[in-house]
Amino acid sequence: MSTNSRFAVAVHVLSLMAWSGEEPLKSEQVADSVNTNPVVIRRMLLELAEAGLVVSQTGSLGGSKLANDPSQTTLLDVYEALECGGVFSLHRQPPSRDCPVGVNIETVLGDVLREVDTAVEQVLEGITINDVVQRLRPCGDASTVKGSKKKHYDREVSLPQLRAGAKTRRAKALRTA
Amino acid sequence: MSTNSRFAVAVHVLSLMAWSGEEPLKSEQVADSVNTNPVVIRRMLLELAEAGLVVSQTGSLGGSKLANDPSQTTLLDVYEALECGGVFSLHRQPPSRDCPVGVNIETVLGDVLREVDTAVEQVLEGITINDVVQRLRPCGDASTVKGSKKKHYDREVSLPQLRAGAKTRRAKALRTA
DNA sequence: AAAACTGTAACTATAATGGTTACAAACGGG
DNA sequence: CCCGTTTGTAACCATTATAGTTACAGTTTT
Repeated sequence: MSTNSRFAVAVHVLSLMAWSGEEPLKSEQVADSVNTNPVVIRRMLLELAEAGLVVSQTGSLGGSKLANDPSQTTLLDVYEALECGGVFSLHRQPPSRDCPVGVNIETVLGDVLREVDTAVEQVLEGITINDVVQRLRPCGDASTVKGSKKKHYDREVSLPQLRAGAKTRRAKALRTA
Repeated sequence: MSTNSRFAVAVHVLSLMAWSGEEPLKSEQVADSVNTNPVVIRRMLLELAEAGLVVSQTGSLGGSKLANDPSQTTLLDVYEALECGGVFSLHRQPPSRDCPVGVNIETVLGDVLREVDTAVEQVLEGITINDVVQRLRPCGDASTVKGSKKKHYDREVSLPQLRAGAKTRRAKALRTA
């Protein structure tokens, strides 16, 4: 089906930011971790910012970080931010109106697709970014990371007025902004 | 995401055959109902035949019909026949091995994606082709169909040795073949 | 002013899907 | 046995989603 890795990348990006805490990450740092191009990351960050999940900052000390507490952001929020529009789609071209099946199949299928989407959303709603990060830890802690050369992810940086995304649909416990 | 209407079309096709009963349908008839090209239908029928859901017949009285009782074929069977390979995908390019998040995110995401897929499959497994056809009926019965001009869908046709698909993964109650 | 970022446009590349034409092979009926 | 019909299948082209790349204007810190 949808060879859709956008969801996976988005969760990766947000998990990375949760890991790094208040430290704003540059698109190039994120791109290095995801193994892609910084512009691809910036495009995705734009979507996540519109949904109110991250805040970004231009300028020489700029970067992006989570807008909310990672324990308050669910994978459903991420899914909705990407506007995937459901697991399956109906016919592109409407079926024949002259066929007893064709004339009603879209209605019936619509019900089925909604059932599927609801099931997916219920699973995603039960998992937070914090959950993902927790499941990450057992394999290597922030303080004992190979290759990270003592980058102080939790270093204090007072980055003035990070701008939150416009929409902020679900105003969930904004702790930072 | 995947603007994937293949699943919708496949369910449409199988519902049409369930509606028509033992009458084999030509790819052109099916294409008319779906509002697409006969070759597109034949390509999909090939996939459905490989999964053992339909049987086809070449030659002048040829066509395709259901291989099994429609009350025994679930939408999960259809989903698997199309080999969609899951709702979401992992990263195309593997993430950085030098990043504490990147090195483990695929494992964690794999678990999440499996949870999602399982939820989808449980919904699909609970719905049969017969259920879809039943939900279709309230809006017009086979005997009172406009434009069908008394086509006897349930007419007796002794079509010799329709060939079933090769794989037939789930050998569910073959009533016809 | 200079350097370092993001935001964003403009291309190109790749892959999945769908539409179309064409034709060989299979099959039933005269 | 030949003829017409239909599937099986290959070979194209079109469209769309995703992704990768380059380039540059705007913003912010030093």
